Amino acid sequence: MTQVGGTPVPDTDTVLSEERLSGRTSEVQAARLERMARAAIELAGRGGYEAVQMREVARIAKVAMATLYRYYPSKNQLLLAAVRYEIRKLGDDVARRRPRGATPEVRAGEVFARAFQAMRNDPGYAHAALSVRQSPVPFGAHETSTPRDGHDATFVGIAAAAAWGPDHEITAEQYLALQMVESLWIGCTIDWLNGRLTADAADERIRFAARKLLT
Amino acid sequence: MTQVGGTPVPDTDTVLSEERLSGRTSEVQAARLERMARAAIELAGRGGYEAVQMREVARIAKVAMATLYRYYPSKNQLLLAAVRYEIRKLGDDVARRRPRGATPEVRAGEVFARAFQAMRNDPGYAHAALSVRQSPVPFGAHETSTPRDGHDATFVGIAAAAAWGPDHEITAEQYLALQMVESLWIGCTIDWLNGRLTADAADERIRFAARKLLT
DNA sequence: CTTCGTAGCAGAACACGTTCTGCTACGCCG
DNA sequence: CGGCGTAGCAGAACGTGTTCTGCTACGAAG
Repeated sequence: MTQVGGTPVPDTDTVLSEERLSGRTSEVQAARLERMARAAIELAGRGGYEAVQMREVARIAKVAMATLYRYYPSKNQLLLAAVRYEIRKLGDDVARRRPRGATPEVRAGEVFARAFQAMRNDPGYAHAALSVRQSPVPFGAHETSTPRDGHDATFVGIAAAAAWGPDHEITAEQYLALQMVESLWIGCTIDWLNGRLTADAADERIRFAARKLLT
Repeated sequence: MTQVGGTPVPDTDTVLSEERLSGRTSEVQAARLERMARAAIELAGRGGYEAVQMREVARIAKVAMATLYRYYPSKNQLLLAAVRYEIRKLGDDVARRRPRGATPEVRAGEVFARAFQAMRNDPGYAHAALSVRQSPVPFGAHETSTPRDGHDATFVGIAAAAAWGPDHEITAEQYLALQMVESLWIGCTIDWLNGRLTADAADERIRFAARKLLT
């Protein structure tokens, strides 16, 4: 057990870790966490939300059901970890290749368009991510459970940084507008998944929404 | 008094019927259909989506599981019938008491605000309706199953009629904008259900979205 | 060393959506 | 009348998310 030396700082590469336990996770634990979330992502890519079966995740991750549930207390929480991970990847991508649009609105729209492109590249993952992200928490649960369940995974921060720069403090109104664009992004993506919009139409609609709302 | 969902008016005819069979439904069948959908609505009001349990619906409606599934081939289809019913009630309500805003945008916003008010009056129903309305159809199913599954239940037509009059043909752009407002309506309502927005904040946000998008 | 608390494991058990089995009743056509 | 197709019924069975039971291993405390 490589004890984490005096520093309680969580190491940065085990991005899938959940930090829900005593604050210190051994390397073996971190690896287990990552195996579980990766298994979920792989299964999602193969067949969407319903293909992510907990028994199968446990089998692929070489972990017992009880262990899986110790770290991720539900299928949705497991998938949320995966979603957070992917959103972080989007953030990294945006930081590396900043959108080059002329105005903040165009740049923000570019972020959402890229996110949609990522969904196009993995529709199974998209299906799982949106399934878990978009339904209301169990009725009444928001009173008792962890707040913001499922909505700490958001594009708003990334889009804000891309549009106005990483250090710019955005106004409440701008924040609201970004949330609205994100809502529409979700709606368009679901419509695309359900065959009601072509991918190109969805893409265009997303950019349109960003233009219209962020001015 | 923007009450829409809880009108005590005894519903005259079998609005809940689905007409999915031979087109010919007997009196008894229609009554059965209605009992099933009403049971679903009642259970939803009591505890949201997860409280609508098919065994319980069957028990309350005094119907066998097989019969329930003959008419509503899944829990979601059953709840969609209820949603269509409630949306029709909203349409009637709007036709009876036309929004009196000065501009089409304000009138359309009023429709969505009333719909939200109906959700406030029955959060359990709201939870069930949004759960069923907002998640992607099972992965790949749009290729094989009935198209538009879940999206024939929409506010767009009602809002259009209220904003521009029942006979006005709206432009594609206006239609798109209304769809966007509906998307945002859903997002706000979910945020409210999940405790991330107060009802008043959600209401205001919905009106704001209508103003901003429909101009 | 012993004791203990905790992470982990295998697998059974349970809940609820859904499907299947086997039966009855009834209307309709010969 | 006799057969047949369909709606309905009761209840078992099945799949998957979730929980429970009982066990092992191992490091820390005493």
